[in-house]
Amino acid sequence: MGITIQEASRTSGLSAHTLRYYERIGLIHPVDRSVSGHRVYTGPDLDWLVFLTRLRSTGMPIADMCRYAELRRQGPETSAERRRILAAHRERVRERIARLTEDLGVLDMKIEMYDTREHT
Amino acid sequence: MGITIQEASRTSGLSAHTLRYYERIGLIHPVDRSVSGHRVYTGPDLDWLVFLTRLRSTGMPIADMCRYAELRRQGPETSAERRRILAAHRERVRERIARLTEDLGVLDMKIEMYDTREHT
DNA sequence: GGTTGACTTCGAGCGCGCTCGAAGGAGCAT
DNA sequence: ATGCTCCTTCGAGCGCGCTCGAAGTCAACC
Repeated sequence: MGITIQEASRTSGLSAHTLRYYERIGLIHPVDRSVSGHRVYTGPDLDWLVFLTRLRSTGMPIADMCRYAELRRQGPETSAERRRILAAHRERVRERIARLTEDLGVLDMKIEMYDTREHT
Repeated sequence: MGITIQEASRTSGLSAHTLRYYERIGLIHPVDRSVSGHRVYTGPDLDWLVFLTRLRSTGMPIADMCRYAELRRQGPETSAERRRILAAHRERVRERIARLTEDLGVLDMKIEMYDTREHT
């Protein structure tokens, strides 16, 4: 019941070093330990890691993720605040996508110019 | 004919420090100087800066931009290679957008869970 | 002539997010 | 018992992309 840090690393895509780092900075709560002091990751731990990597890959700063993690530990009465954080982040992601899409268009044009030999 | 570094900074959105840094690392060719040794930016310089900021905002590493800049300085015979670089970068931008869009969907779902109080 | 202010070069420093290595402990195989 | 492997903590280091500050030059204005 529960997996080692190496297995958690494989399934989450984060290095063991990074998993310990995340725990150290409070991004994940102190993970259970085996009798020998080794970390034991459970299903909910992995779910949380997956969600964290989503937030990271969408560019949420570690500090914001820590804030969110802390609120989560404080219980259900912080859910409105957590929702607010996610909604604000969602807005930033939307803007990011819009910006990237626009830049992609420019890139397309530039490449087209190379194809028609009109480039500088 | 030509503008100062402060004006170039305003129009490009890059700080004067950053403009000098870009020149230092070869991202922009040595800019013309006035009699007193001050940088004088011209139209083509600004166009190039605008394009560079597009590449940056789409996440191209500085090193790749330097490579592209160097090829550009080498003349028209490098245009095939430059096209290749841009096309490869475009592909990465497309993947980035796809990934962000997917993550956005997950974010939407998560926020919806907060709204229906089914969240954990 | 003196002051102001924008410019110059150069090298050091910073913030972020890891990433790594040293030093040591526990469990298992031979 | 001797390795071997995987884990532990701790603190230092790194790569990227700037960012800043010191010290000096020069032009323009009062």
